Amino acid sequence: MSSGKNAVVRIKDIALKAKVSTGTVDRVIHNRGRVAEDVKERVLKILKELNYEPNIMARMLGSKKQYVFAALLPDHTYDAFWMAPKLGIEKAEQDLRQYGVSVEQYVFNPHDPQDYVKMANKLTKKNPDGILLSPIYYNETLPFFEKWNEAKIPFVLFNTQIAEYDPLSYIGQDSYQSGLLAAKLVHYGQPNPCSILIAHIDEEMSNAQHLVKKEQGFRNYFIQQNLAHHYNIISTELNRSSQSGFIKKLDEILESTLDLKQIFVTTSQAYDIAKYLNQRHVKNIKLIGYDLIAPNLYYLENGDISFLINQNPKGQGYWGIYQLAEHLVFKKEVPILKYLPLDVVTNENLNYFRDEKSDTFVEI
Amino acid sequence: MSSGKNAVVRIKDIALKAKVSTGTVDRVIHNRGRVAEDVKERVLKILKELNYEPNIMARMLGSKKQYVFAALLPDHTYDAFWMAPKLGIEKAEQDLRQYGVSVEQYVFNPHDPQDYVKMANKLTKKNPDGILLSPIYYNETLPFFEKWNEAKIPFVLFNTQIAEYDPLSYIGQDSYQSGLLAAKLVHYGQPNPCSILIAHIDEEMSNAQHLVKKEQGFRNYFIQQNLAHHYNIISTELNRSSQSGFIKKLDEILESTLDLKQIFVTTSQAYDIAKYLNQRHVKNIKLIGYDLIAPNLYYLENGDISFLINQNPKGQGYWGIYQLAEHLVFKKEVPILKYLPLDVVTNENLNYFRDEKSDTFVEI
DNA sequence: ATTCGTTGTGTGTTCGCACACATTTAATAA
DNA sequence: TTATTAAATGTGTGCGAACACACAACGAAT
Repeated sequence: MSSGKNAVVRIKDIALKAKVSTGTVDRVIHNRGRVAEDVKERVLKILKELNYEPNIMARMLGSKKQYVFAALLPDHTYDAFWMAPKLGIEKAEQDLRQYGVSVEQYVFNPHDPQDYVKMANKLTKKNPDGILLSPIYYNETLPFFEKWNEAKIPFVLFNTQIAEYDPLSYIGQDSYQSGLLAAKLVHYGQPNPCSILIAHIDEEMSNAQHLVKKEQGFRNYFIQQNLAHHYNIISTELNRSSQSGFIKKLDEILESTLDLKQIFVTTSQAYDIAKYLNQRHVKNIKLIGYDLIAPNLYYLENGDISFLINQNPKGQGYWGIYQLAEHLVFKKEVPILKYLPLDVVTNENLNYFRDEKSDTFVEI
Repeated sequence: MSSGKNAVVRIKDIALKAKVSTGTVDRVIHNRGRVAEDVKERVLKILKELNYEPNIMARMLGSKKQYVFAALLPDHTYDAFWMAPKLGIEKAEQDLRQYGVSVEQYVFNPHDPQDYVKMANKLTKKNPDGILLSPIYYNETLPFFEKWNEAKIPFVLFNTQIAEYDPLSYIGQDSYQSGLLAAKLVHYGQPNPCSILIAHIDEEMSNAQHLVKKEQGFRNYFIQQNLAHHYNIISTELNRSSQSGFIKKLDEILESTLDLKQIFVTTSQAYDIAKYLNQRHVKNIKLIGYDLIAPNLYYLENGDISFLINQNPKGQGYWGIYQLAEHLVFKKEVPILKYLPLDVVTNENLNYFRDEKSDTFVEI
């Protein structure tokens, strides 16, 4: 089935069959006009009939068009999480170099909306062929979406989703589903009634829709399973800007919740909870968190963190750029929504999700 | 950093600098001989100096070389597991069609070594450019390895590893590690002492090294964690050829092992255990198995199977073919060993591992 | 009737490489 | 020395698509 008639169809073949020249076929394909209506339709029909697909090699070779993409993402020196998307972007750039793609990175201080806007403006001035960004500031982002739409510059979102405007595509995880998954893991490890803490660290819930969804998913799992009455689920927002405040709040929770058995950290700072539990010599509370950053891995290997849910941040960067190329360079259709798999990572399968190892591999 | 001097070097440039014609440079590059020694060295030096990299597009375009790969794999009508590799192979073929790659599939009855040999012979006669196979019969395979080595046909193994001869690469999972992972999941869900059953179904252990390794990994987890004395781990080989025998054996085990809490099925037949437990109205035994085949998914969604470890069979097929292409078509170096990630799949993240969804996605 | 512009169509060149073929140079035999 | 051959090197064409350009046909404006 996949083989069969494998005769590759060329423009020439189309031209022959339609009794026109290759130039005319070319004009039809690229919609350049200057073709009589009846001829155009005839060619179009044959194009479909013969299932013509342009030869990428020839296309790339002929036109020395260069594509400049721009990537707008937080500076990884503020939050190690952002190192991975950066690496993914660079790997994609590497893979696509042959096709004339280059990527300019615009990094901003993730704690400073001003800086975000500044870099977005700088990027916009450069008028790139495509844009990849993690729109962590909702309000600040919308005007840019309008600009880019006007300028017909396709943009891809990753990690943070903004549904209002229509990006070329969104790459990231389904936060709600990820909350469900975390709940399943918690429940599996804790079949008997107990208290569970959901901890949001260093983020304002009002401005972080994905954390809200994670919590919803988490809570709904227990509701769906008719287990809500067995578990006492409490949630809290912690802030590490004051170390003492952070510890004090945790102390209070632990004192007032004697049957606390699990903590679900919705951000990538599970390691700080692990550190705290270690200091307090608490041994019977299990931890689930996000992201394979170094300090988390330390506690995962220790056994202090049971599971980390991997958001595949490198893949987000990689596929973001790749989607742009698929669209602009290869002229393929790209899916509007691309949810990356929710990887459950433990000490035992960690190796396959680390950078070094998983460098070339693909889930198809 | 990635840009800088981006002037792409062409054969022409090399020729100019070396004061020879492009033909001579071409001969040097392809080692076609007929070049004076001193000239050859001069060209070679400049090639390195200017860091020449051939333009893939132009290369592919120029030479209409066709690559025929052969894939030797079990017939999926005998075991649904093999459907996925087949799909992966076909997807890879699709993706590589532009580069002149086609794949011929040779499927054999997995219960019949004779048939295996027959198809391997047939394949060998065709003298393909590259071979992908799952060498499920050790002894029968070795002579072919020798033949292919002599004929200098690169071959890639998947799913089953044979280390003795050197394949171009192996694609699959680390069975030992996968046993460790299963044990971790079991232990997480069963922190208190109990009995655990390891069930090997429809395979002869003597001929299935990977099952042995899975069991080793599983047992070693508990030893490493100093928990061996807490758990009573028993293992059994079950055969479904006799339905009554299958059930009888399970009945016996359940009767004699009252504190049995977990069953780890090392093959893809967890669903048959699930069915059995359902029939017997056993509710307090948890199940972990392998592979996202339809009947397993049914019980996973039911909740009767807690986790499935995904071996990414589609990816195995896809990457197997892709590795061959990387080597032969793109002339890149390929890693000898490629362990695919051990995916922990539950009802909550299942969607991302199903065919439909994960069709285009990659872990890089 | 000539000039012009518009529309429709065909031709020719380019991209970088592979490979067939042509040509030059050097070495050897007659 | 000249003819013969092998070795060394140069030239030319094709791959498929993109795009610039050439050209023909026809009506409208001069």
